[in-house]
Amino acid sequence: MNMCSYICASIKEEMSQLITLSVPKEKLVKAAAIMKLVAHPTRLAVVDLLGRYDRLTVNEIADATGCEQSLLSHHLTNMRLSGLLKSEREGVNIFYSLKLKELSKLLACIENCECNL
Amino acid sequence: MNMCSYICASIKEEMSQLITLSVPKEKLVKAAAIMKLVAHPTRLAVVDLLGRYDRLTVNEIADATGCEQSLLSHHLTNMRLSGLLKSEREGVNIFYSLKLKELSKLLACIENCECNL
DNA sequence: TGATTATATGAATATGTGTTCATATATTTG
DNA sequence: CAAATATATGAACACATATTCATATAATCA
Repeated sequence: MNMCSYICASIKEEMSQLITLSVPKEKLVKAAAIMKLVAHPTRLAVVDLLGRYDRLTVNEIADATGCEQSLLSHHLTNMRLSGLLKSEREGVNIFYSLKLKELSKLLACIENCECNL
Repeated sequence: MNMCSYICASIKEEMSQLITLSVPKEKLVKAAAIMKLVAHPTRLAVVDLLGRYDRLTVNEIADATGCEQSLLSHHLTNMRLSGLLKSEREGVNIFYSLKLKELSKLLACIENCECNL
């Protein structure tokens, strides 16, 4: 390695150091995980509904989304276990609601972005 | 089915008709597809970088993200083929950039939501 | 032209996800 | 208590996705 290539490498290294993420990696991991959870038509629908109706029973969500009960239940269970939703029993019904209210903002945002696709 | 159950069913039906999606289903499908594409730490990083640096070579992105070249190339190719990115060769380098500028807004939005997690 | 650098591609594999189906549980009501 | 309703659960399967590795291509330069 001669002097020139040494200097060039050095410059290159400095240059590339300028290009950095604006967000720590762990945050990207977290964000990606949340997006992944929501990145499904039925689950987006759930977020949409619960963002507007505060709380709904499984049946109501099933009706509104047209999703079969068992499948919907799986979706809801996943979303609950990963902290997106919470549920409370009331008699024979179980009401679901958003644990992270911000999620509906996310939907609105995507809505927005998506217009310009 | 007696009169009462008929009336009840009817009321129930009317009630449940009030609960509807605010967005047509196809739109949810589209939105979910976009989110799915971005819902990965490396790909979020790519969106972040290209939102701020306008255009970058594969190597620059690889350095900044710490992602191995072949794997990154796969990610970039996917994102390009699905319309999120575009690429242009310039000599030995290939520059990638956001085709959907709105994507970086999406990232900001998630950032926001994510704070309150 | 041959070496080097930047990038892409394809096969193989591991792992994850969505869906279905059958069945279980909990609550209410007659 | 038996029946009906609302919801959950678990196994099985199909399918998609992420990753790795080896190799290909394309451009540049000596």
